[in-house]
Amino acid sequence: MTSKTSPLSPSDAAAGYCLDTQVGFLMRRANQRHLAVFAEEISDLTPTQFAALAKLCELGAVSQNALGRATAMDGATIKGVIDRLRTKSLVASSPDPNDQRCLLLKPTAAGWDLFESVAPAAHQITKDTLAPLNEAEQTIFLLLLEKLT
Amino acid sequence: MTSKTSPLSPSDAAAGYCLDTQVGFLMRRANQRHLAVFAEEISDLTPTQFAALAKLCELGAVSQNALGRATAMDGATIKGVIDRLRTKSLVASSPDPNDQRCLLLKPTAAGWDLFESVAPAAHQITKDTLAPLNEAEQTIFLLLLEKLT
DNA sequence: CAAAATCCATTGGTATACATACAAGTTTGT
DNA sequence: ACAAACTTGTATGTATACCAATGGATTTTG
Repeated sequence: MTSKTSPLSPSDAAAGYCLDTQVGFLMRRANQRHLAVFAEEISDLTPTQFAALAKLCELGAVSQNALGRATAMDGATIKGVIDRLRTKSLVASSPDPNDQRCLLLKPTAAGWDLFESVAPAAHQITKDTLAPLNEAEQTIFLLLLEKLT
Repeated sequence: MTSKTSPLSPSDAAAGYCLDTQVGFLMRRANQRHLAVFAEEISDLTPTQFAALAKLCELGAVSQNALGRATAMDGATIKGVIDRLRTKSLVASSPDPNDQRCLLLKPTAAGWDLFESVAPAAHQITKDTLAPLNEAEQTIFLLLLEKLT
């Protein structure tokens, strides 16, 4: 057997490694399933685009980078997302008179309408994603997820 | 207040929508943190590349698509991953004599060596990712994650 | 007040990730 | 045996996602 002094030799660690039970792998698969659920319920927007639009509707008017921070996307990522939302005329941008560095973003009327019309589906997505768990498990899962953030 | 007969009108659903407590958003953030932990402990490989290499070391010799299924990646994705692992000389491919469509993949000696040398770090990554939870919570979290798959 | 440190948006590069389409090879149903 | 259905690897296109670098604007500091 293995020596008791060292934690685990490389080859022992390799022998004991099982991808299918690792957090990272399980989280990736759980997320894959969630994305599939999302796509089935909301086809107009990707999950990321919906997150950006929802947060923008919640905040009203913010700069691009600020919206990125609020939605956990870096500057490069949020730019692409906003570009696509602008192409769809769901978001409008204007220079911030108080700070010439900033692009002030606001949802358009169409953006608001779309958000309101798909919000029920968004609730359903959360419900469907968590459907394999009973109610107590759902609560615990969300609690633990938040702790991991 | 709201009518009791309909579940939730669009605008009510929109008003009650909070991105920060949605499963999808929380999973994305938890995953972001995991990826950061991973990158800090293993810089030679991306999480996806490591998953493919680890699974290939476990299975010995499989076709590209079969490895994709075993690691939950579609054909297009696993191709790119294997291409990059081949560029690094960690994986070798040869035609399958039994099925001319298949590329038979095998880890190279360098691939085995790298896998064994980073396997301890992989265990550490799982540990660090779950560090915000106590032991009981970690067990529950992994259990619930598996149920969601 | 001027220099340093920050912040902002943008760009370029790399790496997933999935959908779709395709050609070549294999298996099935009849 | 042979056409239909399926599988495999590949290619293309779109959408995240992050890092690093850049240039312009603002704030902090010395």
